[in-house]
Amino acid sequence: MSRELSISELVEVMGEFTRMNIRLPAIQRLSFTTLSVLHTLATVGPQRLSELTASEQVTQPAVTQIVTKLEREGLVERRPDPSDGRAVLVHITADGAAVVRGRQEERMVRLTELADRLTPAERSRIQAALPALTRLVELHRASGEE
Amino acid sequence: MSRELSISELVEVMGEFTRMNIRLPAIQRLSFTTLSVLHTLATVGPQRLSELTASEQVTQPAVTQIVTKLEREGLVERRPDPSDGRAVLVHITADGAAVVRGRQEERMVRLTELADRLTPAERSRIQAALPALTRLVELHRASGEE
DNA sequence: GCCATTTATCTAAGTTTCTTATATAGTTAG
DNA sequence: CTAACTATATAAGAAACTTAGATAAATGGC
Repeated sequence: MSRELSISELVEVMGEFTRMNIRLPAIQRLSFTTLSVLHTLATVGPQRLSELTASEQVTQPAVTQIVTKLEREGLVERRPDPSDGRAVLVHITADGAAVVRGRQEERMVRLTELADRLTPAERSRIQAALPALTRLVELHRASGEE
Repeated sequence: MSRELSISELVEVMGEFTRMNIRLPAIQRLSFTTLSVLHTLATVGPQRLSELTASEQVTQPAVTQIVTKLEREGLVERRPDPSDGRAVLVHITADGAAVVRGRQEERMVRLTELADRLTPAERSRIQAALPALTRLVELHRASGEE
């Protein structure tokens, strides 16, 4: 029943974090979805277009366009899938990985400034909750796959 | 120095939450920004277009278009600002508020399912971190205002 | 009190980022 | 080996932005 946890408060905070995060990509000249594709490739490795279509929840032609754009900018590469002649494996390049790292660092700088203004007790409580929050995200991903 | 808190882990989790949240608005026929405007009006009350422009971080003409669209659908109303003849105050309607509530509830249902699969200890730790996370969001908003 | 400047919003036109519909080519099953 | 399916691409149009510029109300010297 989730009695120990106020879901409405969690939804509220998650929503605010989303709104806080969503406007940062504008700094780079890449859209949210484009950056999300890049992030996926950086963290889970080379993917087919069809896999990206599923995980990013946009249409397949949209992914084709995003990958084409990223390829023009040298951030990803299309390589044939040796196991399937129809398929394409999208690989992130060194430049692409650098973009992802750069964004992650921007956010860390920003969040560090903010976290420094919390009390030590507040920081500890967030730290203590991180494994559980990570599990929550994993449960979400797992349930979205099948 | 935020020594008690791993910022990189927090950035990671926040990013995943963002990706998890961002694809839900697709259910409704309203874009992320449009829903964000509606959410702002629901939580902070009537706002000028210029105030919305600042908080949503899109250009002013974009806000004009969003408000026009929301007005056509009966989710907000434009009213003159009694204190300034140039300005417009955007008010959310009952229908608009219902859309915001509906989305909030969708997310609660979804998150409740996921949270039920955590252990009681995990739920407690998230609960214990909520005030600190809320403070973090408030610090962010405060620093973005001046 | 009047004019120049600033502020709040709107309009127009173009760009980016998606969508739906359809084509093409490789794979698989009977 | 062909019919059905799957993976990606292409084309055309819709949606959600952008920049540039117009309009109208407010403000601040003078």
